[in-house]
Amino acid sequence: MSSCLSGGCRPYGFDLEIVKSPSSTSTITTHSSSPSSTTLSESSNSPLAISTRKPRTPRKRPNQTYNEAAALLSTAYPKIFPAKHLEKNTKFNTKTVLDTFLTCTDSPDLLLPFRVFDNSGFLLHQPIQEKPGFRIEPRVVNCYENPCQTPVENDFLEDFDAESILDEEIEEGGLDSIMGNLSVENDPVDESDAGGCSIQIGSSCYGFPMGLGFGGKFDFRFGLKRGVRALRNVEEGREWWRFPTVNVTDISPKLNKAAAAAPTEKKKKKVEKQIEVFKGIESPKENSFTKENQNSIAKQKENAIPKSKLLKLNYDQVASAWSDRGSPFSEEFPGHEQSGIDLHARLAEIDLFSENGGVREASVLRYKEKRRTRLFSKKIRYQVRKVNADRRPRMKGRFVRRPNSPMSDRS
DNA sequence: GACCTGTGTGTGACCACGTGTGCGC
DNA sequence: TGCGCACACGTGGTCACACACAGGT
Repeated sequence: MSSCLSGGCRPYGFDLEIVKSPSSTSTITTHSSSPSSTTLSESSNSPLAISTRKPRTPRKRPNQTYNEAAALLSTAYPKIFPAKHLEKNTKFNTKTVLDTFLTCTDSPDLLLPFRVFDNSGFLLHQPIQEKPGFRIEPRVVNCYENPCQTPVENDFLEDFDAESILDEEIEEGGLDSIMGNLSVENDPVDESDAGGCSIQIGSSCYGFPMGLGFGGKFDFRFGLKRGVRALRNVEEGREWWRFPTVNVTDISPKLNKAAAAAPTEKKKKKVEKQIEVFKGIESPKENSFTKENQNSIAKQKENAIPKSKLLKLNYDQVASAWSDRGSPFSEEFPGHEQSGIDLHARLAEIDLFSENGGVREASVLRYKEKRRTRLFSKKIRYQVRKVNADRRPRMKGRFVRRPNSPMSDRS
């Protein structure tokens, strides 16, 4: 008998299962690594059953992948990822990795070949080091904290989807097309002050604290280029990274306070519940951001969230500052009261060549529409295979041979 | 605070077989 | 260009396991 029994001569090994007696639950198998108990239940009633089933490969545990990666990293970069962490913490520890990364200031091994600015060291010596437990979490109050963010940008940040962006880039021919016309001239920031981690879109910016955790000495901009396609227009003779940036410390909320206010793990859930309450108050349907609404919302927020738990904000002041910009939480744009306006109709209304960023608005609309309609369900590449799989007989969720299959005669 | 126990959640593995793909002739 | 061959891939439902979390002691 050949070991090549079925399935295109796959390297099957013998898996002898000798069942002593039908009543006995003990099973002698040549593959002790198989933790599955289903082989026992699927065994025939014969006292001596020979299974040609391939032994189960050791299952990867949820953290096993991370552990393997960590082991690989410790091998490749022992200076950066010392093996002691692997020995002590078999479980993947984000904090440990982050700490290790943050404390490795003298290891340029992993730094990207981006331009290094002299004053970009602040990325490393920011309060993060004082508070290693700093966690990157979705921020609810970005709009209020960072006045340079438009509502759309905050929305964009809130659900950053790299895949969609890449799709957009493919479709539109450039990453900048997502956010419209990105003019360099409108934002004359001194390049020497470009302190690194900042993402700038249009006339505003992203204070992206995420970049703060990556060792600091590289310019972290996601390849975005203002007004010019990133990495594509090198032939223009312009150095693509030479676009003005804003020091992240100027545009980010005070990380000291944020880090100090960061909840402990045990209190995380409580804070998340409070955030839910916060979101519930800020319903997306509040398009008319009138002064009355602002005041009531501010009062509700004060009542809903203990002041000691979250950042203290002067909601009245912030709301009044936003009074002429429409609702920062609205999916719609000011002037559109209806929520179900057809995208194309709205796009048609936009003057693409207006000086107020018509292209940008259209791009944002396209992006939001795409984000709204994107599918998180499983993507079927081959429909015919799905049909076949649906037709295929199963036993406890596993495919089994068809009764009339030629292979079934051998067993 | 540490420990234990029960419950809920997320995810990899498993199976057969038709289809896709690459290669040689 | 067409054909045949061998192999890899993808498909869905279920199970088993690790882990997170809550509650009690």
